[in-house]
Amino acid sequence: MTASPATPGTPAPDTDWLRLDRQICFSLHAASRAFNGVYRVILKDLGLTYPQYLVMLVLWEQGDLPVKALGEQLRLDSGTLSPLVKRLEGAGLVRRERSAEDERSVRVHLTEEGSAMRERALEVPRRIMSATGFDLAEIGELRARLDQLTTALDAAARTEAGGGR
Amino acid sequence: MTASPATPGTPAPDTDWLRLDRQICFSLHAASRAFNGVYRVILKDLGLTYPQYLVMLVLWEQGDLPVKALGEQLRLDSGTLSPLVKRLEGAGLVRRERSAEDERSVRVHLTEEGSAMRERALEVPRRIMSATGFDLAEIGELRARLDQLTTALDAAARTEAGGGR
DNA sequence: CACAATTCAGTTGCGCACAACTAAATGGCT
DNA sequence: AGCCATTTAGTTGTGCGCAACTGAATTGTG
Repeated sequence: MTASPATPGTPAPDTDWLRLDRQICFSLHAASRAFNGVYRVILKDLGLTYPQYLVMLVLWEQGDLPVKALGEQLRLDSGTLSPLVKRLEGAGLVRRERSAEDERSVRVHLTEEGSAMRERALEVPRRIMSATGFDLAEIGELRARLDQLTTALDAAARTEAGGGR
Repeated sequence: MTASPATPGTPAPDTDWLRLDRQICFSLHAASRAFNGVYRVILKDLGLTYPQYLVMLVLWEQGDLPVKALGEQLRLDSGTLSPLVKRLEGAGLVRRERSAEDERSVRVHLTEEGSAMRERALEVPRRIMSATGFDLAEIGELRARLDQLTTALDAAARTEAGGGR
């Protein structure tokens, strides 16, 4: 074996660090994909993917928005959003309209069909919730942790990238 | 506005459920991508992507493995692993060899270069750890939560999919 | 006013994830 | 032995995520 725990006397901390890293990053990776999988199954009835559902949630909640605002809320750039919104438009759920005041901006509007889908989506959260096996408090706690993590990681990515080397 | 908290008297539970769903699924989604982003920055020196790093971690830890075993540990199927391992082979980090006993199986071996990279990877976990701002206990706690979630979600996805079959 | 910098959406290219499929090898069964 | 179901990798097609880029509109500055 290439990576057995080194010599018996020493605890081989290096190997342990790598093992720990494998565990934590794999856990988050796996959880994210598991979540995605459950949404995939539940959203199949609606014909939506998970990221498409996220966009629809924002639109249902806040009404028409420019692509820019969607991107800020979901932390997605135009490279991801542009084709995604186009697919939603192809499905007849949204309309895109160049803003009159600012010709650079494109507002995404819900169509009749898109608004109507909200009714059918109302059962999704409950099904997800029950799939997690967590109660409201546990979910809230986990969410707070994850947001805390995201904030720290975003900041770290910037300093690492900039010159924190 | 389309989705303000409804009338003061009634708490509009439907809207709240959708908002809650947006919050939790977005949090996990964002955390996963933030993690990915930090790894991307840190792994750039090694020329690895995050999933490629996961494969290398498993190989460093356990030595040569068939693609099947890699897939089980990382919960990835051949559709993802085959091209990924091919890219690792293209980078000179691994070799693929058909097993003699079972011609269906392909074992993934570390090359000299692939084994040597482990030394350079040793600093990665510490940099990640400091990027999270969490201590060991917090990370362990979060990991346990995420694993619990993954287990529940995987089970739910199966029952939801088959309708209980 | 003219011109440079910025903003916004979109496109291209690459890699990952997953479903659905193919092809070859293996093992079980009669 | 012959046949069939299963196992194992690999391929194809679709969608997401992100970096890098383009192009057009707007804003800032001299």
